[in-house]
Amino acid sequence: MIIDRNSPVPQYFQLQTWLREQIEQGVFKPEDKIPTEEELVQITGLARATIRQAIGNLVNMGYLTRKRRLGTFVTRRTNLSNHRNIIGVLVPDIRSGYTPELARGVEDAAANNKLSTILCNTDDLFIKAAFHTERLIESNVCGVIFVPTAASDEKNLQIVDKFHKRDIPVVLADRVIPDTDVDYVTTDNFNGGYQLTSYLINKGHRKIGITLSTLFSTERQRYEGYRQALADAGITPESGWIKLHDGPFTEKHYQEVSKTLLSEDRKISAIFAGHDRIAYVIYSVAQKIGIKIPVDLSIVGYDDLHPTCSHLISLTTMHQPIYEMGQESLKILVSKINGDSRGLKRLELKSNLVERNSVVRLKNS
Amino acid sequence: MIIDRNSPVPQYFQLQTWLREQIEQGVFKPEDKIPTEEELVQITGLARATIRQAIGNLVNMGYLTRKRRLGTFVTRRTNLSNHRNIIGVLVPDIRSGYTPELARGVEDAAANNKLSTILCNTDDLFIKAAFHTERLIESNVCGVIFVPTAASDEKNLQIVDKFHKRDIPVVLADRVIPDTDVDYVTTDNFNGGYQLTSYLINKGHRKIGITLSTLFSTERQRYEGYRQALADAGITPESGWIKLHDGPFTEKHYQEVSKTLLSEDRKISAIFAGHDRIAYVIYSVAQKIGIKIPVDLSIVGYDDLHPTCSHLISLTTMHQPIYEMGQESLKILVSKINGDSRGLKRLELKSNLVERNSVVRLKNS
DNA sequence: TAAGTATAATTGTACATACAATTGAATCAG
DNA sequence: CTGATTCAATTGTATGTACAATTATACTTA
Repeated sequence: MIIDRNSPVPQYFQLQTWLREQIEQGVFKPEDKIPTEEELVQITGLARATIRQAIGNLVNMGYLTRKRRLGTFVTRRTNLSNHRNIIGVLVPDIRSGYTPELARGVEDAAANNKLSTILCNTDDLFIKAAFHTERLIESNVCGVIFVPTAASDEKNLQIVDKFHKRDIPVVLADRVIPDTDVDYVTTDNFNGGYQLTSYLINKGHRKIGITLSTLFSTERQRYEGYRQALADAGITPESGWIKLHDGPFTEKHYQEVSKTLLSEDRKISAIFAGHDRIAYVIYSVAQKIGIKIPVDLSIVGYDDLHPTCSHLISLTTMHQPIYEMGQESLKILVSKINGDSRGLKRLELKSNLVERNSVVRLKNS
Repeated sequence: MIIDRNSPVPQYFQLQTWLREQIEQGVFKPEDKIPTEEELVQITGLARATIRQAIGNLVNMGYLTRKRRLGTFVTRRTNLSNHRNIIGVLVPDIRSGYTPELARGVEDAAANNKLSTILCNTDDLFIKAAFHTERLIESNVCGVIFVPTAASDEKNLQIVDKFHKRDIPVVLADRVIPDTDVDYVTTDNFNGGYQLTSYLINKGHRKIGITLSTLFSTERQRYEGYRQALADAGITPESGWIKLHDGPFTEKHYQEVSKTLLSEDRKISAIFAGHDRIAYVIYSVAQKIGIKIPVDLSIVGYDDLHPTCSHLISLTTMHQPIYEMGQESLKILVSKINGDSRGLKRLELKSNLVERNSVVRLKNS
């Protein structure tokens, strides 16, 4: 019997489900005529209105087509092009830093899952992220990968909530929003900062400068790692070594910082740059001033941007698995899109130090 | 009276039309509650089943949302995303060369036109381009910006035709497909090659090497410019100076080329690299061998990739307005989407030589 | 043969009725 | 004040009936 009248599931829905299964299993093939409404009344014992309700839904869903006088037929292609297959990717700026690598990781994994990616640049601004958020929702994306902006955690959470209200899952990439239950994929920035600093200490450096932005969870964690490593080595950092700021990355800012760090009677022998692009600026300023790296000054970066780091300036840096980060973010997103909601999905990938030629060993200082 | 019972148009449809008009004219605003089914029975005199049919259709069409016990409400956005507002962007690899800059130019201009961009990486392979083409068509994009692949013109044209068959306009960016009527935005590569070569000649260089790939229209044109400049200066290039190949860019290949060019008893005093990334490879190989740039060897590139060129290795190169190229491509695409088909739309942007510190003046050789 | 016409099958429209399920809000109990 | 319970409004499900509209097919007529 097709219909169970004692079941709590509506009878029209039982019929609808049964019909859909027949179609999907090929019992009713494309172009086939299904039983007439009157016949289905005979078969199921339901009223014709109920039959019509079931069929009407399937017509709306694209499974069936009604033809007056002729009957109801299985639609040729089960073309449900409204089936959502686009995700949004909100990144700071596709031109800079690790973003291209991240975007490519996401895109490759997305293509494997038959998803397309809409790319949006936030320039680390809340307002742009909010703008793109509206557009992505309008475009009916089925999921979002979001690199939080330079705005407050609260603001970034607003963005996430806008998607969540529409039942659009979100995965954060690289940066996280602390003390919330938003899923993310990031790397072990604290360990990375710790390792890089320890590396410099092992090379005999004790006066180690650092400069980065406090706006981003990643850089803050690297800074924490730096402090811990110094503390564990019994070194108390002087305030002059540390140049934090609460703005986004600009070349101009770090040029100023570099001049200060490199001029102040050169108290420091090494600099930990918050990320590679900062290191580049320091590098170029040092070049202009005539400070030679690594002979006169040691420097380490963070990211390992290709090909500049590896081929041109030979920077010792912390390699982040950015491409993998993109891929893993997407995998988690897909599992959420598919309704797998078993607890939080968070991932912290391992970075590894790449030793090149920007750090010199100091003689026992 | 809302319903005309003598009209041949079904009464549920009259009600449906009336409700839709109220919504579209803002009488019922988003989030508003419309009259309950019972109230509509009173208002219209129709049976509740008929009311439900009208409402049910509007729910299916996205205008209304039913909430049990609460009533029926106007959907937040009357947008069913059938209005196509997504374009596709087919680029070689978002990670490399000028691609990020191009993508950003497209994206910014697209956002201004309320369009979203789906990004696809072809890796310069026809097969990947074809794969993404199918997906973009499925995603119902309303236009495409396409950087032709390393495949033959014929193959690239196949890609374009696939879109054109679906009435999806295409604009080529950077590279062109010669002898066809596909619109494009590119730069004056011939002039650029001519200028760069002339620049080297003016600096006293006569034995000028060149290496690039012949797969791409841009690089071929630069090569033509190079030959013309040499010819105009009365210089006949020797075969040993010229290292063309018909494969895509790989570091490995150009490392080999560099070794050859830099070893062969150093016949040449300057190298014209087909683009900046090639210049980087030559740079790094030269560094390893101990050849100093520009003292021992002059080198020019093409693209002016930021920030490496400008800050780190100080490469004299041809600056291409890549960002603008992205923007202009999109503008043309938009005009085509809007049905403006007044003739061909082609644009050749001007490049300009950026003189830095990778070329030395030779004493009268 | 060609054009018009009747027929019957099937979906389309319309109405009246009844009870179920859900849930915001009011009420009550502790 | 908090938590449980009840109430009532509204949509959801289901049935039975009736007639309309459409149209492939067969039949009729000029």
